[in-house]
Amino acid sequence: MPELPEVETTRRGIAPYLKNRRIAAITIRQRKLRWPIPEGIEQLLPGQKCSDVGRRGKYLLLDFDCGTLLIHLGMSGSLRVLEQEVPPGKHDHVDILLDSGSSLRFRDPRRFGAVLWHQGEIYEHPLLSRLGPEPLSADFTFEDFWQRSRGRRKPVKNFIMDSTVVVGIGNIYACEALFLAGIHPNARLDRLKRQRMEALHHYCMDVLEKAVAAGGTTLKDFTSADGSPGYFSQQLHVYGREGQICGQCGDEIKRLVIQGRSSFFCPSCQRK
DNA sequence: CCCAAGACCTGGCGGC
DNA sequence: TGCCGCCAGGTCTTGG
Repeated sequence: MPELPEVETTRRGIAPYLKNRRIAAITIRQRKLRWPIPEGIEQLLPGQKCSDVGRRGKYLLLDFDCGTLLIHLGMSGSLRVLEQEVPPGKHDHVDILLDSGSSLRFRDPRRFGAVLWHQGEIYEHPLLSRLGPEPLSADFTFEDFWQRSRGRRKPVKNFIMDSTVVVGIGNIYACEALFLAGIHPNARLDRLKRQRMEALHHYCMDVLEKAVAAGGTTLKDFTSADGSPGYFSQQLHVYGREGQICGQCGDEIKRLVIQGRSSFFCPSCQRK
């Protein structure tokens, strides 16, 4: 489900309910996620106050004085704030009850997500320490983006989805950024000239900014923390549109599998 | 170092 | 209805 805009939408949705609230209780119904939920957090966390809700790439970071709760939504995860009791469904693996009476519910049918606990400097966590720059920050410079692309032969699409290059871009926004930049997803990285890479760098930021502003993309089941959908799906040019007509040129949108992932593109607007 | 493939899971859909 | 294969928003791990 979630790429950076969906995770950021979730962060903004849950933060007001969590910030400066203490945890009253934690219920864990299924520990087996991408990695097991650490033993003991249901004893450790109650009584602790959440000082902030941050994000690094697609990871949500719930700050406490004694450590950080790190949450990844994987492919199918979501977080909802419940202001009254709602019976848990089959895939509602964790509930975090707050002293306000609201609770935060983690649902994840495919269980590729993660809920982890880290004490100490969170950015030293092995999952975060090697991440590339945040695309919507000044750290995401073209020079760095360009330098890192040199000497690599893989398809350009893999490069922008590589979290050591830039964080937060998944399959949807990779397809969209490439469309906007006029670059074929299978173009070899080392054959792209500087000017075209500049366009790509620009549209990576542009598409994510606009998607965050729209509250993310709802395809099947993504909803914000209050249950409302994201509206960016209305602005998708190619993702999920195989066989439809390109709004820019009238040609037919195609699908191609690159590294096991569906890649949607317009063969006329996007060149190698 | 780079890269491709495999791994982890469940559910929905179309076809027969 | 049932079964089968394919598809899905991620990314770590392994092996060449």
